[in-house]
Amino acid sequence: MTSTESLTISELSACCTPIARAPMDATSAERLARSLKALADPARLRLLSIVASHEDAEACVCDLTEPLGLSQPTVSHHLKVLVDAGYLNRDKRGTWAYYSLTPNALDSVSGLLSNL
Amino acid sequence: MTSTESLTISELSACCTPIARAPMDATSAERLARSLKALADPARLRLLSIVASHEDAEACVCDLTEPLGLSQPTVSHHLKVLVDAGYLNRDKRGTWAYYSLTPNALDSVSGLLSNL
DNA sequence: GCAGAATATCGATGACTGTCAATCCAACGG
DNA sequence: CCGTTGGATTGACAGTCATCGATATTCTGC
Repeated sequence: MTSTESLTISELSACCTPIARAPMDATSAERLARSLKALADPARLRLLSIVASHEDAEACVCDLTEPLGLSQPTVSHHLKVLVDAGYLNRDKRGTWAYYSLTPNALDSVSGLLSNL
Repeated sequence: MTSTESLTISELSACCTPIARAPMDATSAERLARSLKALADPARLRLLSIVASHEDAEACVCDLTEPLGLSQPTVSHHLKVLVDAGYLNRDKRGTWAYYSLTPNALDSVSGLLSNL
């Protein structure tokens, strides 16, 4: 029956406690890790915070470059990462690009963390 | 009074919306980013999940190496990162090392995310 | 159309990170 | 004591990332 390794498991519980519920599978872990990696940078956290602290949760790049003390290409790069990860929306109106928070994006990832 | 740049701010609101509340400062962003970086890895997320899914939220290394498909030194490295970040506690009893979840550690970081 | 301004993209570079093989350090059993 | 076993540490290597200067793109006002 090609069962070459069926019975060796019963003796492995020497040092370990039993499992209560199923742990996270590999692909879910990969997805969540990608979402978290997009957040795990001080510049990007401050970008999100600055956008969130605007009255209508919207801000343009010119408003974001100076308070971070980073160059404009770097800020643009971080904004792209946040948009690709689904945390920000980009809306180009005329010459300026306005970034706004995606509703519930942060809440959903923090919810995933709470019940790991 | 060395105020060489005091009044040029009033004309900057050409493209930008006003600020409602103060954004996150640089040091808080740095701290939160470090906490998130410790989580932003699929192997580490699965480690936390496996520990959490044990009945008493405790597991030893021998129980963690195999389901991840990673070498023992790599698992040990990830566990150290999680301990240093405050998510896990290490308790060496005899030959084995038992890892347990730090209470409220995940909840506190997810709370910080929710009200950015 | 053209000059200028606001952003995005590209290329390069230095720093950091995940992984493993090899080794080391305890603790236990005989 | 000594071999064995669980686990941590070290060193090396490949891949990723944050950052910037330079350049490209796109829109506006004239």
